[in-house]
Amino acid sequence: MTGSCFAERLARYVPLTDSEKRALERLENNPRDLPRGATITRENDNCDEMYVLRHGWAMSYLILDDGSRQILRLHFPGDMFGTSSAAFGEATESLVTMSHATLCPFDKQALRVVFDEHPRLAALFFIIAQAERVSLTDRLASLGRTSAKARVAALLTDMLVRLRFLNKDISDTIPLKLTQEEIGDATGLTAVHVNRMMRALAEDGLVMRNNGNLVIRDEQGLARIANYVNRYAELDLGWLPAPR
Amino acid sequence: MTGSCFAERLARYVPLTDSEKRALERLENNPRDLPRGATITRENDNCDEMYVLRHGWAMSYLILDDGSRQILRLHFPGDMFGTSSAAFGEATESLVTMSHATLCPFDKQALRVVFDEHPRLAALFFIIAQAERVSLTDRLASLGRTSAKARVAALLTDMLVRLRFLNKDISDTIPLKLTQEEIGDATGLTAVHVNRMMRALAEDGLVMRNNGNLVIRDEQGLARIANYVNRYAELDLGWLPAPR
DNA sequence: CGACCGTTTGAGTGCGGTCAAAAGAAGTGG
DNA sequence: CCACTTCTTTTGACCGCACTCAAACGGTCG
Repeated sequence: MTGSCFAERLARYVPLTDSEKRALERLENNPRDLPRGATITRENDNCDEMYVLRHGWAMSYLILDDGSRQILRLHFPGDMFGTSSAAFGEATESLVTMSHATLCPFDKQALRVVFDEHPRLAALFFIIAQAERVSLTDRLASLGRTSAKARVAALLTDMLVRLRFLNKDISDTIPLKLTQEEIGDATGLTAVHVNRMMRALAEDGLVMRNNGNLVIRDEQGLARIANYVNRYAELDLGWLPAPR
Repeated sequence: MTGSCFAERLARYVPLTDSEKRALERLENNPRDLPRGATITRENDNCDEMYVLRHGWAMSYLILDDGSRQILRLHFPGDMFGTSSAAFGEATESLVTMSHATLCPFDKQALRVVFDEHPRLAALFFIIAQAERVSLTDRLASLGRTSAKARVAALLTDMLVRLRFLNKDISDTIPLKLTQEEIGDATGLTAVHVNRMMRALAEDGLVMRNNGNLVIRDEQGLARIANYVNRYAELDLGWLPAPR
């Protein structure tokens, strides 16, 4: 037990040294409990913090001038988020919990220590940033070039793949904590149309609803119509610096 | 003269030490000249390289199963691109030149040296990655939640802002090296509809075509209808480690 | 029990796509 | 330099996917 959710995540890629573990634990020595729907940061607020999510779900989003919302990413346990604070003094996105959640804020000074003293962790942070960038480019293609049905399918597939990565016990059933309105805001659709697409996916035998849970009945099929590429499979860590 | 296009870019944020300059120059000691339209990398090809663009324009894109294309980002001189190689062994996107171009490939081993010996540069790389991530989230909101006209306006505004950042002489006129088909592939529209939107923007007095160049006649107005947020203005570098 | 929120369904509309054709621009080779 | 091909832009007519508006239904919480 490392006591650090984030260290556990990273340890799945490379065995960490004690010194590295201690450095990561320092990012999580200030956990905070929040109820569902709590605002963590609002866009444009001054913000020097980033977060590691220990329990629960969160999401980041943008509100446009006309009041519409674009959900940027869902955050699950072990995720580091709010990382744009590393580059900007003001939050570039709003962060909110989607369930009761425990999160660990840490400030940029803590990040400085990691970069200064732990080059291998720094490289891992960079790798994670690149993986998230790729995830965003995949979603860009999804919104820009695929149908409503495909976009919903892509969101659901991505949730399944990511949640299963965190919990190997998950096979085909995931909690669907999102309202259809939120699915719409993530996929660039209206809630009404999301409802129709969910029904269509169910009629195609791809998914099934089961009191609050979503059952993916045909993962291959869902991934296929979603144009989904599973990139979580493996990262290339061959170039990492020696640990300290 | 540092001899490194990328070092010049970074030096605009922080004065670099000689040692840092030398490390960056090593990333560019293998320049390659390519004609317009040359493929640099194809999606799914094995790839251990990243690139610094010294002259010319390039772009990255994805091709979907149905053959449609999503352009992910335009790359201008001084940009580092193809960075997803840092995380993956296979290219996650295709890269192609949009003009005669000089680019400098470097491999992951070179990146390892930077992370190992130059924590401040590593932190800068991380900051740049975050800034690009934010740029992608802005585009996600653009594709997901704004009209065709707004998307085209956002692309044009972003090009103006980025090109002016590279060349202070640019005020309102930029070369438009993109075909309308390419603008469509970047914004998730068809070439035909891009044509209509360009005409609409011209009729609104926002832009003007001038033998291959685009004149932005009302930058404020264009940015407003685009829902454009200029985030290039300033990065927060307060937390950077000490240089080496 | 009512108030509220989310889901579901229907009817009608419109934005952006599709198809088609012509005109213009830019290479390419003789 | 011209003839030819190919690419790009432009315009028109029509279509359909996803949006809008509206109403009913169901679950949940005070």
